[in-house]
Amino acid sequence: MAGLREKQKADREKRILKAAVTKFGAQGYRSVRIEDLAEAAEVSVGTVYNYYQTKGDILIATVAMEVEEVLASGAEIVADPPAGAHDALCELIFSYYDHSLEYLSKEMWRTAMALSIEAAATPNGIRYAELDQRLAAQMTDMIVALQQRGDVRTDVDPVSLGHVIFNNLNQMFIEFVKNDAVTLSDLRNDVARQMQPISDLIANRKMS
Amino acid sequence: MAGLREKQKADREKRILKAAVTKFGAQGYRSVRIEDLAEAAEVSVGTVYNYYQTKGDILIATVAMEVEEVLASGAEIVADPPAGAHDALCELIFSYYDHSLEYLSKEMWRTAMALSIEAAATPNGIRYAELDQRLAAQMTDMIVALQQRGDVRTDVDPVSLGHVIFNNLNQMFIEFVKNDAVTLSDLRNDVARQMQPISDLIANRKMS
DNA sequence: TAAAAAAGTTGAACTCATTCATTTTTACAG
DNA sequence: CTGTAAAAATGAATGAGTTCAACTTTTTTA
Repeated sequence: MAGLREKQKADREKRILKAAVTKFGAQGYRSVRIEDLAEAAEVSVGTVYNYYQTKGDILIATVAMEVEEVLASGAEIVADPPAGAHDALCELIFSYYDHSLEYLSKEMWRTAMALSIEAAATPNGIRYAELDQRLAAQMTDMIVALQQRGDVRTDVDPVSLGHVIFNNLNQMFIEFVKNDAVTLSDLRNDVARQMQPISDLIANRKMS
Repeated sequence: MAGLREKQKADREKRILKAAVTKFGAQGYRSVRIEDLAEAAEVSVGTVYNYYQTKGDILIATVAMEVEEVLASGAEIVADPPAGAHDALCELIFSYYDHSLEYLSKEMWRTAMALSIEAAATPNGIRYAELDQRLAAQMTDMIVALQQRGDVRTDVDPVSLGHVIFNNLNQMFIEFVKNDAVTLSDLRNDVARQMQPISDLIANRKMS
């Protein structure tokens, strides 16, 4: 199984990805040249392209790691959400937002999102889309959980609503990364305000 | 006012834009080189850059023309919407979608959207964002119109709701252009289904 | 263990978007 | 009409991502 060749391959790929995380974080995505990554990873330019199809590919790989973490932390919130539809939904949304800048700068997010649209049919574009699907599914899970607990009316379709809410939070996140002046706090406030009417509409009335 | 120089400038810009619409539509955005546009417009490469800052700039200019048309046709629908919240909202959304591929291919939309995220701070990124803002405002206008007519409950904030609905239709449009296999008809069906819970929640109850 | 095959690495060459010093064209003053 | 300043056009040069034919290393075969 693990012959010398396999070991070297795994090692080289790891070195390239590590170099990418380090250099992208330090200098920004655009100003890092493939040659720089190759040098830091002690391989040639051609070898970088042997492991990743494009420069964007390398970025998507780092984004995917981040989103996996976000999904894991979101699952914990779905398992035991705060009381009330609005607070529960916002808690989940905010957990996404708060994690978002841990490893990735806004510039990196912008590039990754642009790639996910422009190169949607490539392996990495597909990978990115799958991550989005899983985030939307997690929002649906949250709504189902709230319905079961009696916080949300049972006559709304959780799948449609989950997608609508995810699409909204995603679009709001795009606006956030598009503008360097907007803070995480601004984003939280905007989304909380925007979610209010939805929350009110889907909340179970306390009493007649 | 209209000296020779002004006339020539306007003429050259028009020629470049016309070459872009033609060539981008025929060959796709990526495979058209600036040199091709320059040749078709009978100017030099440097002159193209004298009129547009980047290749993406040229694309955004064509997108802006399209969106202006979409806004105009949307305004007619807001002025006299079909009966019922769901039908009225869907009619407006569908008018956007139906116009979308008139001048622009999916590939061109993908590139334009990617640019609007990646180069959000550039003049064209800002221009694109403004167009989005106007579309969202039009959705808010529609909700206000429906409230005034009694089709929609008056206790929901039309601005927040308008943005949520716009964000959703925009994200659904992104998914549409990302995948060449999805048809306009698929998109309409998906969005109609997705809007149903929202429509139900905001509709004025006919009677107690 | 030695030769042949397979897999992987390499970096110079290629393509394009973009820039900028030079040249050309237009406007305007005398 | 002529000279000069301003504006614009030009296209060769630059730089970065990407490709690919030749070269090495590893594995397999006998």
